[in-house]
Amino acid sequence: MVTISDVAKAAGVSISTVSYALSGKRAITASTRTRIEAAIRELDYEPNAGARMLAGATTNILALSAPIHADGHLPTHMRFVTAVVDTARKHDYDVLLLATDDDVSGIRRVAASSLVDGVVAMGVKNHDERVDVVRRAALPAAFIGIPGEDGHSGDGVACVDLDFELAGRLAVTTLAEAGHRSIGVVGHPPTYLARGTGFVQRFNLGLEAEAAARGIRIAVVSPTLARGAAERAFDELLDASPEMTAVIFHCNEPVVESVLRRIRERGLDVPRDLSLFAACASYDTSHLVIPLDCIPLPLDLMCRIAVESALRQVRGADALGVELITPVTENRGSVARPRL
Amino acid sequence: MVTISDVAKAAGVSISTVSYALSGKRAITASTRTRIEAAIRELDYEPNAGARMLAGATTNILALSAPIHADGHLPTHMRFVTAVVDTARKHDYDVLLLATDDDVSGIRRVAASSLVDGVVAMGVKNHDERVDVVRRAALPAAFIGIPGEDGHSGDGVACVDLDFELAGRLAVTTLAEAGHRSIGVVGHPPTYLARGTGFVQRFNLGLEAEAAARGIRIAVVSPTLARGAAERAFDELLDASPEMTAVIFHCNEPVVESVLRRIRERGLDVPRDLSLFAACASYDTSHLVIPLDCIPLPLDLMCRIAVESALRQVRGADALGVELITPVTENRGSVARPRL
DNA sequence: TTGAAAGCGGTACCAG
DNA sequence: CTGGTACCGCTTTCAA
Repeated sequence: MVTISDVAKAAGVSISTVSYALSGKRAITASTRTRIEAAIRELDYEPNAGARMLAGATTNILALSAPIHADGHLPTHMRFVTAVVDTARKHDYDVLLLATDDDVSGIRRVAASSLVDGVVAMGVKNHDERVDVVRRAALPAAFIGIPGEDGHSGDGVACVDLDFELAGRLAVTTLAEAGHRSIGVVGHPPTYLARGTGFVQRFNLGLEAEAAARGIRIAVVSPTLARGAAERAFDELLDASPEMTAVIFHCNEPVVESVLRRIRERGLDVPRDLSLFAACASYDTSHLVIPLDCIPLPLDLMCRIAVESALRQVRGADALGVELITPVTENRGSVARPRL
Repeated sequence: MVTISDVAKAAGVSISTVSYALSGKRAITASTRTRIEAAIRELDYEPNAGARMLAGATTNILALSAPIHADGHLPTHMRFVTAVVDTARKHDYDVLLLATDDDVSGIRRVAASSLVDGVVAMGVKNHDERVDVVRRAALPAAFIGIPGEDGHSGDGVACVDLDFELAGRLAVTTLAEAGHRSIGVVGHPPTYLARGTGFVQRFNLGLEAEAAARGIRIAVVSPTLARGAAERAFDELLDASPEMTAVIFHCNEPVVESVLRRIRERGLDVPRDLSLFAACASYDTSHLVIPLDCIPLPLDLMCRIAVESALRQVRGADALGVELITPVTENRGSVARPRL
C-alpha cells in the first residue's frame, strides 16, 4: 500500500505539504505542486479512507436510507437510488445503502460510528422516526418528501419535494381550462395513505380545493396493485360518473398501463371521448400506448437538491427547511376540449 | 463522541481490555466483561469506524458494483441489490453502492483507498474488465454471473450463477417429457447477447443441445423492449411454426405479460392449446394472469453465496472458483400433454 | 487475565 | 511557502 509519506519522499517534500497539496487548504508553489502530482500519479496513490476519517473527521460517505415497501414501485425506487448515487459521486461522495434494517437502527448505527457524514432519506412518512434520530444525533440530513403531520413544516429538518398540492391544483386547472367539468382520478393504493405518505394527502388536498373552487365534480378510485384491480377501478369510475370527460392519473406506471388498455378495450378514443392527464409521473409518459400529458415527477432534481442540502450541512450550513419544486406540465396530446 | 477510553475509564479497566472484550480475541473474566458491557450500554458506545479501519485494516464494508443498463429490468436489478444488502447486514457488513462510475474506476478507487474489504459484482459480462481490476488489486471479490469467454472457467475469480446451461436442458426436457416436439422460445432482447451477458449464451447452448439430442424443433425470437415487440414476436413464432405446442420464456416479466395477453387475445387456452414454461424467472410466476410452470432464478441464494464467498476471502480463504446452482422446476399447471 | 504503548495514515496547528 | 509533530480512536504485540 502506498501512503502519503511514500509520495512525500518521492516528491522530496514533507507529508504536510502533500496533504495540503491534496486538500488545497494552503498555497503551494507551482513547481512543488507539479512534483507532488507527478509522484501521486506515478505511485498511483490514493489516500487511505480510514486514516482520513479518523484525522479529518469527515468520511466522504453519505448514507441513503431507502426502505422498501411491499406495495412500492421498484423501478421508481431504483431511479431515486441511482439519482442519489449519481449526484453524490459528482461531489466526490460515496453512498452507503441502508435498505434492510428497520431504518432507524441503521441510521443510528452509521451515525454513531461516524461512518457517514450525513444521510439522505427517501420514502418519507408523516410520522417519520428518522426525523428524531437525525435531530438528536445532529446528523446532516435531507429528506426526499416532507415529514410532519401538517404537510408543510417539515418537522424542522431539511426536505425537498415536488409541490404536490400545487400539482393537484395544476392537474385540475389544466383539465378545467380545457372545458372539463367532471373528472375521474385514479390514485395510488389505499395502503400508501394508510402508511402515512404525505404526498398523496397533499396532492388530494390541492386537487379537491381547486375542484371545489371551480365547481368541478371529482370522483376518486384507489386501486390496489392486485391483478385486474386497476381495470375494475376504472370501470367503477365510468359507471359512477357516466358524464366524466377526463381522468387524472396519480398512480404508478403499471396501473396507468392497465387502465389505458381498458380504455382501448372499451373502444374509447383519447382525447376525443376522454382526456387523460398523468400527474407526478415517475415514468416516461411519451412511450405509453397512448402518450399522456403530464406533470413529470422531477426525480433527478429532487435527489440533487437533497444530496446537496445534506452536503451543505456537512460543511456547516444550517438546514434550509422545506424546499418545494414547482410542478410544470408537458404536452403529449392526450387532453382536448370535451365534445358537447 | 464517546470513545473506547471513556468506556475503559467507566469500567475501570484498560482500553486494551475493552478492545478485546469487544473483539472476543482473548479471554476476559466474567465480572470484567460484565462491567465493560454495562459501561458500553450506559455510554451508548459505538466504535469509531475510521479508527477501526485504520488500526484493524478491515472496514466491514462491501462494495456492490451494480452497473445499470438501458435495456435492463429495474425490478430484477433492485431485487439483487436488496438481497446483497440483506445478506451483508446479516454478517455485520454495510454495502457501498457503486452504480454510477464506469465500474472499473469505482472499484479501483474504493479498493485503493481501503474503503471496502471486498466487492460483489453483478451484471457480469463475458469480457468483464472488473475481473482484471480485482485480481490485480488482490481484492476479495465475488461475481454474480460467470465472466470468461468460455462460459465456465470464471476467469479465475469467485463466481456464482444458476447453471443456465442445465436450465436450458431442463426446460426442454420438461416439455419433451410432456410430449412436445416443437417448441418456441421467447428470449431476452438481442442487446443482451451483444453486450456479452454469458447467461443467455449458456442457456441457449443447453437448450439447443437438449433439443438436438431429442430431435425437437426449436424456434427462437428475441423481442426488444419496445412496445408491441413481444406481441409481434409471438405472432411470428406461431406463423413460422404453426405446429408449435409449447413456449419457453427466457425473458423479463413485462415481455411475458405481453405475450400472455396476446395468447388470450388469440383465444388460445393454456395448457390445452399451448403449454408454457418460464425459465430462470426473476419474478413470481404464480401471480401472472396465467400462472406458469417455471425454473425460478434463485436470486436470494445467488446473492447470499456471493456475499459469503467475498467475506470468506476477506478472512483469508481462497476464492472457490465457479459455483453453479442446480435449477429446479416448479409446477403451476401451465404445462400439459399436447393434443394429438 | 490484564495493562502499556507502538503504530495505522492522515490532518492541521505551530514554527520557521 | 514549507516542515515538524501532536493528535484522531482503535488494534495488537509485548510484558507483567
